[in-house]
Amino acid sequence: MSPQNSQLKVSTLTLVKTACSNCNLRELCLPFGLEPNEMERLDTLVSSRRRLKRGEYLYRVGDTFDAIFAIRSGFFKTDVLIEDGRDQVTGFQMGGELLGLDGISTEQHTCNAIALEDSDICAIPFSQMEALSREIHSLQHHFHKVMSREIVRDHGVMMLLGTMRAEERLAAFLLNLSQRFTARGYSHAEFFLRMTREEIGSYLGLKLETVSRTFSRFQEDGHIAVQQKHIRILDVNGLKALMNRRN
Amino acid sequence: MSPQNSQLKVSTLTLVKTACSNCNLRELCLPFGLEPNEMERLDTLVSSRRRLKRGEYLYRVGDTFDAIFAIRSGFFKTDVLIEDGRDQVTGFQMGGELLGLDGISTEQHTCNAIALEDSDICAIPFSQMEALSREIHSLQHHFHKVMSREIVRDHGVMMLLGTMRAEERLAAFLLNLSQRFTARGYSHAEFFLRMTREEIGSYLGLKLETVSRTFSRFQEDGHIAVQQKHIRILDVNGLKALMNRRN
DNA sequence: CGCGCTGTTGAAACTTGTCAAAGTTTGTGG
DNA sequence: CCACAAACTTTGACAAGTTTCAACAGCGCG
Repeated sequence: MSPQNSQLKVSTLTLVKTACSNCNLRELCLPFGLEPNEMERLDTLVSSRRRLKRGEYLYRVGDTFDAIFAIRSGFFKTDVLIEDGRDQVTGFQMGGELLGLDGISTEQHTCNAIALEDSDICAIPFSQMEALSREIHSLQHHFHKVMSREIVRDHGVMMLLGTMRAEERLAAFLLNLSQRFTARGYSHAEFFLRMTREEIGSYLGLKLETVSRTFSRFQEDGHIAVQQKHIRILDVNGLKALMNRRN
Repeated sequence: MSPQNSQLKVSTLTLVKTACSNCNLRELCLPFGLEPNEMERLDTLVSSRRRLKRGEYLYRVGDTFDAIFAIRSGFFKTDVLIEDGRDQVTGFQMGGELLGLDGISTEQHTCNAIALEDSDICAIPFSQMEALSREIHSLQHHFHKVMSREIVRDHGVMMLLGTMRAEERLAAFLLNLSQRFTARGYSHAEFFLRMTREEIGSYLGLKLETVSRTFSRFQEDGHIAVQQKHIRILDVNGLKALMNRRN
């Protein structure tokens, strides 16, 4: 049923013929200007699709790495743990983004990836991807860019965690989400959070109470309207201003 | 004198015949088990060497990216800035480590890399590296591992910034340095810091005064002996214990 | 329909930051 | 090679921001 890869056991694995060439997220996850025959080869590479329910793990710390995953639809978080029980959410990922790059280094995953809503992913066997990227230069280069972008993103999070106060962190977080929803054709001003206050807090290096209080303050100040997980951004510029407020 | 690469102008560029095959750091920066002829091709790839004085920039935010850099000797920091003047040190790099991976994404560097002591680096033209890695599988895979390792390292920093208190951060920092010095054949218990308290603080998300105070506390508690930049670790286990102290 | 998970809010405690002053080291120019 | 200035470090007292603890409200799932 499920071969070498342990996490596949826990979930329904559906082998469906998927085609990158048809995927409406291809601008987000593929290089531009592929030749038709290159696209065809890529389609055969991305051969397996999988559906996860909310709360399911895509992979866990320690799982053998053999594929990277492209999110077709849905929403994920990744987190790392230390022995004493503390954990840190390292990112939230949505459609068109890749998961699993952390595993290349040691051939074991170093973080957990958990679906925050029912999600569809494409598994891309890594050694095949390396092989194909030796032949399709634009694929190779694109992949390098994707990894590099992840490094740059991480630097942004370090900046956030290292230098910003609670208000700034949360404002940055909302603006980032808004911008990513926009890029996917959703409203930039209105969306549902897929994660809890605790998960937001973990990502931002804050306690859940601080997140909650800061949301309330933003609401009082007319920057946003919050109703549980439903967020409406009323004053983008106000949020942006909060971020650059020196000190 | 200095071709396309703008930053080369500011520094003495010495084109020396360098050979990865002779480099005593090759276990740190190259894949294992290269064939002699592969090693030879790699040697021609890494054709330019450069020497930087303390305080010099290897590259700056906005510089065009066209090469990654391997540190032959010396010590660097990388940092990112935001408009209002705040900055965040994103890492300290030493011999055998790579710099510049952040630039692949947009073909512009997104952080500054600054020598903290006189240093020697090898420049590796990136497009040539991509070309060669299409032919030498182990080089390709090694490069992917290096990028992935950087992502994993960044997650560690996020954990540090997001969940640890001052003592834990500094303990983690010292232990990390110690371990990296050890890997390079230096003493694990005694070393000189190449960076100021302010730079340590920026990396750890603390103010310089907090760093200084925490060093003093570690000294009072007999964990280390500090004299300005000279550090002696007296009680490794004590430091390790500090890190896992719940709460 | 109720129990549990999630979110909100308050008050007090704690950690870290800020401001200030003085000591120490390093580097430069005479 | 010395002297002086600049940069870096240490330490104290106080302020600010965030966490902790606690109580309660609301929503959603079984």
